[in-house]
Amino acid sequence: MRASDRAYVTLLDEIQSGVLAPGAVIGEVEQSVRLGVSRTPMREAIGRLVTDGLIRQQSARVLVVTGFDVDDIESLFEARRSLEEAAARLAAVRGYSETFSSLADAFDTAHPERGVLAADAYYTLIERFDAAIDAAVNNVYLVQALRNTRTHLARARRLARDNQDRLVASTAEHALIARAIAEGNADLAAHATHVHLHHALRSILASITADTPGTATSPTNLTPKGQS
Amino acid sequence: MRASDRAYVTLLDEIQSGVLAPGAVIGEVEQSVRLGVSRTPMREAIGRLVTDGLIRQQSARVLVVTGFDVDDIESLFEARRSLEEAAARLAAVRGYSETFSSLADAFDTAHPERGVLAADAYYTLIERFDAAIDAAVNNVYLVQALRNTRTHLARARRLARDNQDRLVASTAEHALIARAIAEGNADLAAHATHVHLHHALRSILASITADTPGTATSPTNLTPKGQS
DNA sequence: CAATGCGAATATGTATACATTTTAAAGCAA
DNA sequence: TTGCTTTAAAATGTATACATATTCGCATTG
Repeated sequence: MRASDRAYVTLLDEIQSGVLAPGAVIGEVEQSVRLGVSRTPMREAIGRLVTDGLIRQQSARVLVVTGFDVDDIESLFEARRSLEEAAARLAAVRGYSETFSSLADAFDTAHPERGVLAADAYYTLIERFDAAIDAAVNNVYLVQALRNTRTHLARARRLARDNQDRLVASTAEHALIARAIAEGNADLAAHATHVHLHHALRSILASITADTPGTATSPTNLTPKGQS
Repeated sequence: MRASDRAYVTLLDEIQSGVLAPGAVIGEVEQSVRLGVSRTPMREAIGRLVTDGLIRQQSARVLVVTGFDVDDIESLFEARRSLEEAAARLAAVRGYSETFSSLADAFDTAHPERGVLAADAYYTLIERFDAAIDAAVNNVYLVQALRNTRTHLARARRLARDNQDRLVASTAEHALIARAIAEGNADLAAHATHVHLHHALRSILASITADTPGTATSPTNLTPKGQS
């Protein structure tokens, strides 16, 4: 693995997980020393993160981790709505019935209510689902945009703790979407996606607004509105 | 202007304009010597173009200009459909009536039928329109994706020569979209955008298929289907 | 004659030295 | 005391030397 890739993956994970909080200053030398690579691959890694929108230039000489507030989450879901509805529609008409039928079965028989371990299984399934969508959509431009949203979605997920009830409901929603795609029902696939995103957003926002006033729980790294 | 920016802009323009044809091998040293910059900024420029999807890694050590064929154009318009319809909808509900009302007037009074000079004016108007959409949508994720599609759209436009009739029709279509947004009519804005993209795609494909068999006209740099 | 392996050449990946620009601090003047 | 100018330090931008990996060609062997 190249040094620039290691640096990128490490920083990406640290930003997504909140180890590097919004507003944290990213200095080339500081980070390259810390991660044990030279400035050249570090610059490449930082450049990629800037393109991703996870780091932004605050002034001519200072890079900071991008803020991520409630408004950003709402923007993100606006974008997801557009992209994932289109993706679901396209997947439904591309004829990958077997793949999505099998995925629907997997979602049907998943039991995320059975504790923490099952939550990992849930996210593994989601990954499989996303990969299947990407393959079925077969459109580099759309898939590129979808992947970008997932990069930011990881930050939103971290702010909202996994909720057992929500995981169960989301599993059922995905089963419906997968089934609709398998059956070639583009309208249902798109509308079920819309409904799913509605619930997912509501759940995330509820989780955050329940936390933020308290401050007593674990640190959220949620950027105050309007400074992202 | 930084050397890496100069290199990026130059290569971007050369790829979009077809000077660097699909399949052309991009060597770091070769390009850095040609453009008079060192390898470091050249690597940065190439990295950005890879992210853009205009250059891709063909093997471990050779980068080539990405192909761009009829399938890619259709994929691109699928993505645009999704993104621009969503953008039009959002712009319509954000309340920038004055801006889009003024744009609608500008489209109404534009006269692209008055020769080549007016074609430049047409594209200037389109740029103003795109900028207004970006500002109104006010969603970094969506706008980022939109900008990406425009990067590739430039290649499609080049393959299809400007058609006087099409420019006139497109102007009218944009006037309708802008008016719909100004009036807050999200449905009409979205559907008019859909119709516009349908006509635009048809025009581009017609222009290409009319050219390709002939080969007698100017070189199109159109990648044969399936090798992009 | 073909295939495989070894070696040399070349291109990319990384580190670092050097250049340039920006920012901040200090000193001087109003 | 405040503001402006100058200067110095530190960070980014660029060039280049060095390390590593890949590819192509040639030779040897089956």
